[in-house]
Amino acid sequence: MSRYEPAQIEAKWQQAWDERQVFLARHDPARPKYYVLEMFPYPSGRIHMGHVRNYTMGDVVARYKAAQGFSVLHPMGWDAFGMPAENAAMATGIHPKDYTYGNIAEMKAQLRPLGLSFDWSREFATCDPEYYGQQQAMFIDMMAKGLAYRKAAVVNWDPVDMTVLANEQVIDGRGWRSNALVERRELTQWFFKISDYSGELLSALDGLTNWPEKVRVMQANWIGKSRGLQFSFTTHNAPEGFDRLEVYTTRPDTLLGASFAAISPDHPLAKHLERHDPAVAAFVAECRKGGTSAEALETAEKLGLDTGVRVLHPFDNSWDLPVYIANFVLMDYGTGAIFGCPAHDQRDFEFATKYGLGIPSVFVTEGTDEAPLAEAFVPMKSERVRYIRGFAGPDLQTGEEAVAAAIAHCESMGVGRGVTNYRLRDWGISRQRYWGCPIPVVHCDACGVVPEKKENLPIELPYDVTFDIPGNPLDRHPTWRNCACPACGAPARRETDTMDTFMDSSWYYARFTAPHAKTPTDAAEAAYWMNVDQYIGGIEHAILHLLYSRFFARAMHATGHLPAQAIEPFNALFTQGMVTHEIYFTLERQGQTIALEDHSSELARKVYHLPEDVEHREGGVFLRTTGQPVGVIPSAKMSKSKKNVVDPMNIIGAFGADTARWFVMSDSPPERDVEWTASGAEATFKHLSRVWALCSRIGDMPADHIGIGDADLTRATAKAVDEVTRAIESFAFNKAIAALYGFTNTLSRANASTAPMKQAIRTLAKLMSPMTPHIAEEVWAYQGGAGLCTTAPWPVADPALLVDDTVTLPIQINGKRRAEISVPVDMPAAEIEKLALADHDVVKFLAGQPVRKIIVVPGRIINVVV
RNA sequence: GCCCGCGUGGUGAAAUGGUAGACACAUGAGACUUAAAAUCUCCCGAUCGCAAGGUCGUGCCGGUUCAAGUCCGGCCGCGGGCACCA
Repeated sequence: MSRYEPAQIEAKWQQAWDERQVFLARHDPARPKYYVLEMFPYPSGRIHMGHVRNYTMGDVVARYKAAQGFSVLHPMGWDAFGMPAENAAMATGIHPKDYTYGNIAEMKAQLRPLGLSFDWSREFATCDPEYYGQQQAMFIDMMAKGLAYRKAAVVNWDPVDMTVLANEQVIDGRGWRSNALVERRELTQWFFKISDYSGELLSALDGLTNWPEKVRVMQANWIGKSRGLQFSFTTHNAPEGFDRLEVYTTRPDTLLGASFAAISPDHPLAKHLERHDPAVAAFVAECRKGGTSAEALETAEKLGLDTGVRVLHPFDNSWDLPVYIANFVLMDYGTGAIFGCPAHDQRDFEFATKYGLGIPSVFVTEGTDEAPLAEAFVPMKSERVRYIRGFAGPDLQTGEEAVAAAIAHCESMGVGRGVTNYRLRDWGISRQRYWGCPIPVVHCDACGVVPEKKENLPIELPYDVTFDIPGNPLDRHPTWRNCACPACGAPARRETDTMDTFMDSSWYYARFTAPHAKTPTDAAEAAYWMNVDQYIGGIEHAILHLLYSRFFARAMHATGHLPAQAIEPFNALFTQGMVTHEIYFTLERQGQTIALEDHSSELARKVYHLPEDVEHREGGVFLRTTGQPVGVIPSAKMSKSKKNVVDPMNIIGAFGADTARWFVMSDSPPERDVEWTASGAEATFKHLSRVWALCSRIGDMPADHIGIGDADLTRATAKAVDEVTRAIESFAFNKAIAALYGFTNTLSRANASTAPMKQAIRTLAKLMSPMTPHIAEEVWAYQGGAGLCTTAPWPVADPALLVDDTVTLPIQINGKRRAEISVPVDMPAAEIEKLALADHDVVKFLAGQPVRKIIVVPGRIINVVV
């Protein structure tokens, strides 16, 4: 062993692992299984530091669990459908398929040198017909169960690209790519009935105790359960067939503050009026302009139109309210109609103010006649109390109590019933896109919408398509649409919409258990491998991907593709932080460089610089070329435009994979962001070099070494095993690494004999191996370890060695540390007490004061109270 | 607006209610060297002191406790999620 040369040893050991197929997942009923999965990547073509961190975390867990004796499944694949491939086709003319598979090959070539313990034999891409064909089969099964259905819905329509956009793809009311003003358009689309599972998806969150609380809260908010009253108004002056108006409210306790009723522009009554009244038609059209995105809604002014219809207050037939069409009422929540209570609702207040409607209050602050806006649940006095006596008296403390009482009261009066509503809407999956999984249905003039026969699957995407004009290439393909009706055999047309790519990632974890099965899953394999024991990925998937997957696992169970055990597919979830980097910039104004202090001057513009173009020296950061000072933005997300991206391939080239892996796991807790620094990377490399040097110098200790001897070395080793094991178990990789630093320092100072030293270094190698598997193998082999370090069992610490013979106890006087004593670990408390009070420093501090109390916590601390 | 989470040295961070700052980065000092690099050693919260040592210190104010970074209440600041959801 000479110098630490990662390039050589890393390639060597990767080859050794491959040849022995040590990462092949084996279905072995005799052993417990462990399924660790990192969220699979979109094949952009380049890996980034986020991938390195994500996959290293999974790799640490996988290697650790394998060493613990588990049969480990650690697969990798590609989330390969999606818009970037089509955008690339439009921009460069490369076919999405060639683009995607080319990127996969490139990314795989970049992942390989990291030495990750993936079972590549299970690899697949979601754009493989073998994969999406099974997805089509499940779609057909879901149709049969009523879990997939068609309905008309209002969507964001990009008139330039001629496709539906997701809300996230609408920015300031414009398409994110085309920049065209997005329209609200009603289209018939495919939906999954995720709303059937709202209650269960919510309540089952309680069982996900190994998920981050944050994610569970976000999902709970997204599902959005509310309890309220649904009742119908009797209408007056309404068109035929509309003699009742059904509304939903979560605040039935404020019914007496009613001032108006309002319906959505998409409400059946609005649609009816639209056909007969040009003013209504114009107003409704106005409302439909502008997208359904959050931004569009936020800036939208409250608009309303009086329909002339009136409704009677349910508590008082002599009291009637106007009915408005209002742009802020959503058709797909509740009943699409509300009662307006301006005194107790901000929106209703704005609306009532704008249209000059009354603002009657239910609650009046004691001692005044004023009713503060939205100040509910205060003791009330009002002549209208007669209506609500019995359900909102002063004894009600909380809003929930008042609502529950109000519902009960209304029900007893025969006014409506208590209803639980969810915010979660059905999942619209139709996309007018080429690069996605074709929806396997056929439109027949005679039979209507008919599912494709399963023996005809996969319905493959045609290769001969063009991207020179906007819209869906499948729509204008000359022949692909043409087919025979699966029901009657007559000429028919294929559906040209493809599925939302979130569907591809909603079941891939299940497919990994039997990636080449002729059905979506294999019952025996799924029974053995499911669930995923540890899932690792970014917080950005906290809602959509994870919620869709939870729904889809249930749908797969309902259609016989997953066992009941797997309806919550991820036993434990870990959301890792980002890898960040400083941003370096100078300032320019009108092309001229200006001083950093002038940042407030008008038209000052930041010019960003690459990390390699700046140098850190005393006094700050400076540009290498001109020496001028550079501004620094600390710890920012890596982004090409800010020029603060670090390419993992450059790091691996300069320092090796082990350095990259060790660095991204060290310092910061895994759930937090970690800042990449050049000095940190170098320091990591130096540390690994020290381990290397330590290893090669055994038996060659300097004579004057004053470090620990054999017995202490054994204890130190046991403690390192204990610390590292517990840290990895609790996902505290930064602490595992801190313990390994400490152990390495101890070893480098040890003055032990050769055999125990070699044993200790082999243990060090094994403890390091989940993080830095290559150098671990090399050290292991050099120190005479049997077989591969990777397949060696995880060491177990002898509990007896974890306890020292003597222990140093701090002595506090009135809570302040004043002295310490060293005592045998098993000394009785009474004796410790005696020793402590006799201690020279204690005597000095007490200065004769009487001791009122003394607390001895064995092995911990002594506190003397005077 | 509603719902979460977080505030500890120059920096990243440790700390079952029990010695705050482990481990590391940066800075500084020193050794080796003709020199530099590499390597090694030491210091490294603030403050008073020659020193021994003292005092203060985990965003702020209060509380519980023999003992609080940790638990409770109230503020302040930062970050994240959701949002015409009736």
